[in-house]
Amino acid sequence: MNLSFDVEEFIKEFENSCNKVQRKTFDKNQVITSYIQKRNQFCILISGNADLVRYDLNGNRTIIEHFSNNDIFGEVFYNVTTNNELSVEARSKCEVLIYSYQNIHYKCKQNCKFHQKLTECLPELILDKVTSLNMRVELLTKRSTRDKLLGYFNLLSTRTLSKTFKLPFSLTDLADYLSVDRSAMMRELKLLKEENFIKKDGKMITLLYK
Amino acid sequence: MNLSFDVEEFIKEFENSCNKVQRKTFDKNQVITSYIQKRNQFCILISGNADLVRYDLNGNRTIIEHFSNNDIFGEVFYNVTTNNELSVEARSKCEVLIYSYQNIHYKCKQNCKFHQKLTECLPELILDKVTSLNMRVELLTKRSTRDKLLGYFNLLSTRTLSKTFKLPFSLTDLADYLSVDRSAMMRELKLLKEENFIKKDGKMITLLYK
DNA sequence: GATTTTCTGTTGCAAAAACAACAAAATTTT
DNA sequence: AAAATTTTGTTGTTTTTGCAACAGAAAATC
Repeated sequence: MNLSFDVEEFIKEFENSCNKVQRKTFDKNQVITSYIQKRNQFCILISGNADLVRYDLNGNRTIIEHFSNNDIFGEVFYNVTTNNELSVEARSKCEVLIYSYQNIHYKCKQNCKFHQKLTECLPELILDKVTSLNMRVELLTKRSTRDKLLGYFNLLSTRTLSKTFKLPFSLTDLADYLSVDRSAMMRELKLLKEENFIKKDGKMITLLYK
Repeated sequence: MNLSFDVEEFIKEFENSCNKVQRKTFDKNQVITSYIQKRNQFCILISGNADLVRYDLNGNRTIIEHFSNNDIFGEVFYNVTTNNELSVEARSKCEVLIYSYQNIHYKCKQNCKFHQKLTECLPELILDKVTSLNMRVELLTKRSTRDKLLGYFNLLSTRTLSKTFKLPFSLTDLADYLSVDRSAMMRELKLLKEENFIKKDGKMITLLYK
């Protein structure tokens, strides 16, 4: 995502002057935050990869969203009504900025540039999130596992401007992301290979159609 | 959705002074807009009901989103990459405000209150959209038709603060919204009734558990 | 660099969902 | 108020997906 601000510059700025923001580091597999809809937490992922996951009563894990550089997340985007716990888990070492959403609108004591800039960029950041969620809905509403796979591959192909691209997930995680059973997905992948829709070498996928 | 502005007041205002906004009325079943990612259209539904729908190559119709009063929509929220056409169809008579997203940020000649207020409310409006999209993803990632139905019923129950509520859809549309086959959904509804999870009378549903 | 853990690939079988088709009910149009 | 259209409810059959289980490959940990 091409943000119109330089996060590094921000960090230098706020560490000296801003009292409204926390900067935290998380190790791989640590839980960054759980959504409990009390704190109105709003976060920006500065580096690393993380997933918003849900475990349901049947033991299914679902990757609701996948976050990378400059993605935003937090319970402020959720009306938590479900019984299932939602939590954001670090997939690699992560650096995260954590705010309270309310505080974003109030200037901090020092009226730091960090806050000014953030207020300015916020609509754009949130708009990006809407776009990416719409894409997610588009994908999840596909009726078959095959259509979900091809839809996702198309997305990656469009993003990378190439017929060949690398999956940002393990296949296990991909199944949890597309919300399908892993073995069924593997079967479908095999068929897609056999029918010459795709070529697959590890996590490298090549689209062979159109 | 509880907006912090009064749309009626706005309309009076802008009709006299604002040259950046179009106000249009649509009859039932008319196409309000199609997403073609050229015009950066941004719309607010003032009255009526409308759906964002997709028709895929297999003839399946999917209701991607359902809009009612004060909901926002438009191609600006989409990176249209799919082959499938997306269009917003009026379910009843609709009044719609149509902008170009860029124009929202520039003050119009008269610097009308309308634009001022909109700029002010925009982050809140978009945030609402994120929340509702997250709910949608939550629903669509449920693995079974039963869980989707119960998840959706829970949502409506929470919204109306009541165990009894009216479906805002026909059952045909509900199936398209949950992205499942209608007859399979009907079968599941029947089972839910037989197993005393719900009571159903036309579009009125009552939850019998918890 | 050996060991443990996770991931990939596969399969038979069970369960769920989709497809297809139709009649009855309800709604809309004329 | 009659006719046409859409929606609801139902069911048999086919297809797809999920479940369970396991072996080999790869990756992570010690």
